[in-house]
Amino acid sequence: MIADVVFDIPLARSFSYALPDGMSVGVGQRVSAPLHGRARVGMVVAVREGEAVGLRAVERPVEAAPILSQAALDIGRWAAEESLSSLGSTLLSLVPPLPPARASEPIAPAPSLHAGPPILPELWTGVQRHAELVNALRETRAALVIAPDRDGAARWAERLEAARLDSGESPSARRAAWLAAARGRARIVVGARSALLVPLPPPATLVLLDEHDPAHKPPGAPRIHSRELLVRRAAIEGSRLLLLSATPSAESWWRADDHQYRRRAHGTDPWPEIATGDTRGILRNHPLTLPLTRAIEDTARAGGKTALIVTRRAATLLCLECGHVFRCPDCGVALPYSRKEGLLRCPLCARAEPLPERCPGCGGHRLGPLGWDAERIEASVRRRFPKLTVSRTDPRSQVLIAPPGILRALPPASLGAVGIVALDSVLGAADFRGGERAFALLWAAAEATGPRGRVIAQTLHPQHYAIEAAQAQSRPAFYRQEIKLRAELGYPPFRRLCAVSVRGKSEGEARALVAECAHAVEGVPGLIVYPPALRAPGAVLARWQFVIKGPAELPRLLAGPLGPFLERRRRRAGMVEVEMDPI
DNA sequence: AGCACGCCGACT
DNA sequence: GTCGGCGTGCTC
Repeated sequence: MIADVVFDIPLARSFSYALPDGMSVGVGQRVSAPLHGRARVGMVVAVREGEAVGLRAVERPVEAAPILSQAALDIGRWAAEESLSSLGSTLLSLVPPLPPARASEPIAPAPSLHAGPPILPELWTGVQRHAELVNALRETRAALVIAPDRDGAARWAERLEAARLDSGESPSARRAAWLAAARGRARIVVGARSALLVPLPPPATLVLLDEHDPAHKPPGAPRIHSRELLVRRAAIEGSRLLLLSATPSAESWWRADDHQYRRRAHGTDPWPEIATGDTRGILRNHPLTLPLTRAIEDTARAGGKTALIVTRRAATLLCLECGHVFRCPDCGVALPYSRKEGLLRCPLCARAEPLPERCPGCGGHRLGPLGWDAERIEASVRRRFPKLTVSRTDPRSQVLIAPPGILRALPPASLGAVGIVALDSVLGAADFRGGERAFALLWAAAEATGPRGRVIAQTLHPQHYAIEAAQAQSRPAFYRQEIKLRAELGYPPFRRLCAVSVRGKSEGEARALVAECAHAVEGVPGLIVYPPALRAPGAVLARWQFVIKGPAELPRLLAGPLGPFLERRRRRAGMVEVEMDPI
């Protein structure tokens, strides 16, 4: 017998080994086998009859039974193709930690392939969505809940009294939870991305929490959005899939419009007032506008807490007189600017312009970034409110300065006020998701304050459609506008993007290699290949990048031309990285 | 002649 | 990704 094994290496192909007499391994089982003269752990993807002439032998199985089903392997193969990654690196990032050597674990029954009739995924919004989820999971026989991060997994494991599969748990506990789920002994398991393929007895319910969260597609393997993998898994297994989000991604909202998902709104949230604070000419000297200052005072007087939400440093160029944002005329994205480089450079196309002296809108010449980080804000707030307790870490303080994630971690309606210090740093982010992120942040702030609280968004764009839709508590108003813009500019869900970046020891080397990559895809019909641009100028490692826009079958179109560059990264003193559907 | 380094192919 | 072969070129 011959076993075909894939390893965590950037090679598409599998390696064939002889199975010694008496050794029985199955598809979806990890084995140790010699590669390059050394024993390495890989995953069996096929077992077949055949003369094992000239093949080396599998050394040993590293676990007693398969941990992935044939269906899971098929999903892994699909995910690898979708993301232009190797099957081995994809699969081996979607399995539990290795057992300690010579451990004798109870043998889990080999998970089997189950197929039921396909059910439409459900997109759950509304303030009661979490309570409804707890209800729905009471009935279910087997459920997998995927959180965007470890903190979320920890909160939900506690709330659902479920076992954890994510890296916040010890390796042995993760393995135990995996095996228990496979044997139908753990009714509900909670994890992050590494748990996406855990076997479950049918009929299973799959849940994705905070569907819109970019943490569902972090850098690194598996290079696929958790949502896309679960949609695929649910379709193959016939599982019910619940996508939860107060503010879904525009992609998912559009799919619901398109009847690919079923939309369910669980409750209408009682809504707070969402006010704006005009930062024109203010943020240079103070981080807080008058409305936000008043909200802190009033809230403290009433015995409540205020959270000041700090997003990352603003890195786009704004006119401080009229609020004009410098955007690329071709791509529509706000332009990040580097004082050091002295240029406005579009991250998508290569368009670069010198820093303008004046605002083309109002002729004003007070241009600059808005950069208030958490430390500066804390110091400034302490000066302004010496009698209040102010902290970046202690949730009991009267003024809490924290990143947006804090809104999820606090109980709903637990805050008297939420101030978003610089909504423009979200709106003007150098990608096409600025509107979506701003809307999500405003909505999360409104949910965290509850109907009697106040949300103050500091911005130069009080009339932005994301703000007006949040004020009106209208998801349809936001998505109508957002989806229209995506269609006009050719962004997801209407077109797909792929980012190719090359890091090299010198700028010249990286440039030459990135040009080769771009040249390789230029002949493919139906694609827009943007010219390569230098990212992170002046960094130790030069990084050139270009973006490809294309149709739904983009990964299939790119596999041929880009394949050779992916298999031979370190050659030519450059590392080629390909990111499908970058977030 | 002897050795260090880096490029490049190969890995079952 | 990682290893080792082997060519180049430097040093003793």
